[in-house]
Amino acid sequence: MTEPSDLDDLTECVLDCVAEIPPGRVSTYGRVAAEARARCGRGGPRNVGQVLSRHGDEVPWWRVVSASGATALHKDSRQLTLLAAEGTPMRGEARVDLRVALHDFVIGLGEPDA
DNA sequence: GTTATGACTATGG
DNA sequence: GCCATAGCCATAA
Repeated sequence: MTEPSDLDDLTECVLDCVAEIPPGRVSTYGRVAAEARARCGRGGPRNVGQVLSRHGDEVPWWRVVSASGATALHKDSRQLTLLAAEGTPMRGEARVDLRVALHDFVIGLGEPDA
């Protein structure tokens, strides 16, 4: 158990999914949302961002990008810098190459109970 | 209980 | 490839 239980199930699942993303790779909000939903049965693409904004300081939020491969947000320059520093394959200047950088989640095989 | 907001996605033009 | 609209889920007021 290493479950802090300080956060809600949804928050735990989202943070866990983002934390599983290896360096040099990225994932999309929809992908993380789908994984989190497969584990807790809750959550949506919007909730991922909401959780990250609340507890994004505990997880590599910069490894999460929009479905278009574009850095989603308010701190795009910061995220791009971090991604580039990790060696993430990028396309253009403000876009990540999802073809190569997109991390492959295994829906339903993450943590159904354990 | 309803309305408004949010680091989104999918589809259509 | 880009813009506009619709849909979705959870939280806060």
